[in-house]
Amino acid sequence: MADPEFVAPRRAGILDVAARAGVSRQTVTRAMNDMPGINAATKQRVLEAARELHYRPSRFGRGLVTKVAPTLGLIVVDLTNSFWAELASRVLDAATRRGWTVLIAESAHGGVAAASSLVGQVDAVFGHVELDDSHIEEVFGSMPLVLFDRSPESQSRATIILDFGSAIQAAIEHLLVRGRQHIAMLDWSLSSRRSWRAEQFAAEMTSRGRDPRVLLTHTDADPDLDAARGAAEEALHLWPDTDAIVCFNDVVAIGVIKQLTESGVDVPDQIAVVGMDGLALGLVVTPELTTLQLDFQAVADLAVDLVIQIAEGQAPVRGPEVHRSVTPELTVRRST
Amino acid sequence: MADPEFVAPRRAGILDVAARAGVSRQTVTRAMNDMPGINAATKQRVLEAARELHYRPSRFGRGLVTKVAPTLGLIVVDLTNSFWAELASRVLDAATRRGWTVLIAESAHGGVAAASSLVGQVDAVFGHVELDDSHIEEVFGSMPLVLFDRSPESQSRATIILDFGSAIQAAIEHLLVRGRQHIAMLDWSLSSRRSWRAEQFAAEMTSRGRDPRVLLTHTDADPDLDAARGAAEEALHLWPDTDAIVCFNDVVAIGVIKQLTESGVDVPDQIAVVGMDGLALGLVVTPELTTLQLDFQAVADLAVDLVIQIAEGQAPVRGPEVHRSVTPELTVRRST
DNA sequence: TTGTAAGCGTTATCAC
DNA sequence: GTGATAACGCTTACAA
Repeated sequence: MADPEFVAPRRAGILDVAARAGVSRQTVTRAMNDMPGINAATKQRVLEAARELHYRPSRFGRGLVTKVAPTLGLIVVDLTNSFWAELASRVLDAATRRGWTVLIAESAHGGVAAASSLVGQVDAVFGHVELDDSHIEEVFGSMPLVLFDRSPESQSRATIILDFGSAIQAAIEHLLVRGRQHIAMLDWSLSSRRSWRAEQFAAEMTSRGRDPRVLLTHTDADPDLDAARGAAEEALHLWPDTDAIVCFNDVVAIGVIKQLTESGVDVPDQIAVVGMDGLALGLVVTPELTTLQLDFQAVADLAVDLVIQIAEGQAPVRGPEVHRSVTPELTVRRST
Repeated sequence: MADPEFVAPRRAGILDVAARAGVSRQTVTRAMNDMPGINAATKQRVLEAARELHYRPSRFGRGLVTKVAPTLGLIVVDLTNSFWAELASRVLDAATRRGWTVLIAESAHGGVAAASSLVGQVDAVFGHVELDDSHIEEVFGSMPLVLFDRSPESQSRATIILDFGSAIQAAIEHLLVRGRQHIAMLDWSLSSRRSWRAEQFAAEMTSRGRDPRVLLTHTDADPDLDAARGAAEEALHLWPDTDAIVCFNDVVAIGVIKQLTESGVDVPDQIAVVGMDGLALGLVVTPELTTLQLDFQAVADLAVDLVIQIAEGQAPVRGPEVHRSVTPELTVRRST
């Protein structure tokens, strides 16, 4: 048990290196940081001692005394989903340009634990948080926080709002003008409630005196291709005269196009398909996807600016001043 | 100039809060961290003082005295590219499961600067580094580092090698068996040299006594759909009798399929198409893509395990012991 | 060229 | 319930 080989597994510190090299710790610093004013031979000796001891400077000790880039925590659901990947890419870019670094957590894998592990590692947080307001306060406390795409009801904390309302109106108008008679929406939700997007769709349809057909699929994960194909089948069974389908997002839309095409239904001749989000994915499929294009760059810039302002105390943590709205626009391509 | 309002913009520290609340700094700690043994009224007073001063504990000071999760730096080229997004997702997952957090940098946006900014913020690095060996030493110094997908020549630092050799052989075999006569490869490279993948293709074709047709496109960014379409056109112009195309990766393959389909060439009847990497994207297109499937999960697990071992001094920083090879496998779908 | 001293902001220990 | 003191590991003065 008292094996002399098993001494303190504590990581070597600057003092250990100094002792081993027979110099002061200041000399070690000079050697490690390529600073001037050190004898080449001494430097070599120190570097060797450091290597032998597996010494690496502690980033905390160092961060305490030098100015280092602040860190933004970004919470996405799943990088495998193009939506989150595109958002993350833009946020990374926006943050980097402002001299911030980015720590990413995926809630799909880590869940709430992933989100809370960010706290204490970062200086501010932006992203998608599934918790309700009281839990948010509990987890994030005084952490500067900007929420992404929360329903406009909970407007306490700073939020980036995706306002699809006008784009949805434009899409419906576009479909009706081109003679589509029976428009259905394939909705998706992690809760059992309709999404905000579907609410907007239904409201607009109703206000035009049309039947607001909404098929809600409720799963515990983001929609994938196969699930979307099933939903498409179900919708056509429910409403066989459907000649246009508006989808919760682009991934669903692509699944729908695939299902229809393979069933021998022509898109767009027999059924038009509209997606939402404007992922690059929409250009991959045939026919290319008509979609409600979200400006990811704008979202990222807005969010990063906002969260930095809050972190620097130049903007309040909550209140209407810290709510930003982004408005997607209808982009017409071949699927309608 | 001497505006009295512009006092030290220095962030408030725990001592400032303590002074303002009229308590010791230890009491502030107790209040901030929800620790027991503090009067409820005192706690409120402290919390209020903290809020007024915009006080937030320094993560460095805290990291110095508490055990916090170590951080892995991940360098990807571009999260907008599904390849890197899928890899990042797996690495995030693998690292999180091992109690590490992940800091991501995109070299497409930040360049080398992005990579070097990681140093000093993290405890180890994994990812794609474009630099040559000597520059790597310069930038990363003693940082534990695992490189991703470097050509097997530079085997100094720890590396995850993607060995497409056998899968490429299998793909060629598969195409020939099905009667394809003239197989061409669309290669891609950021340097002016053929990729390692193309080398393998050419070698295998030559060893079978076939003409090794390789069209190299050289750009300064990852291939995108449009560029791939152009390359496809060029290849058919060069070798009109081509009846099978092997692509540098799935993105190129998808661009090729799109180009062929819109030109009225049937895939796979007239021309078969094979991709590499095995992205989820391959299931989106019609026909679904035959590809050389890389196991991203395995790559991530291998890489994270390896880099952690190195960081903990249980594996050497360089040498053949720290080279891991991953072998993709041919997945046949409808495009061949 | 090298060493000494001070301080960065926090939490843990132990006394009150 | 509260406060003093001692670390934590490092860098930046400044002195030798």
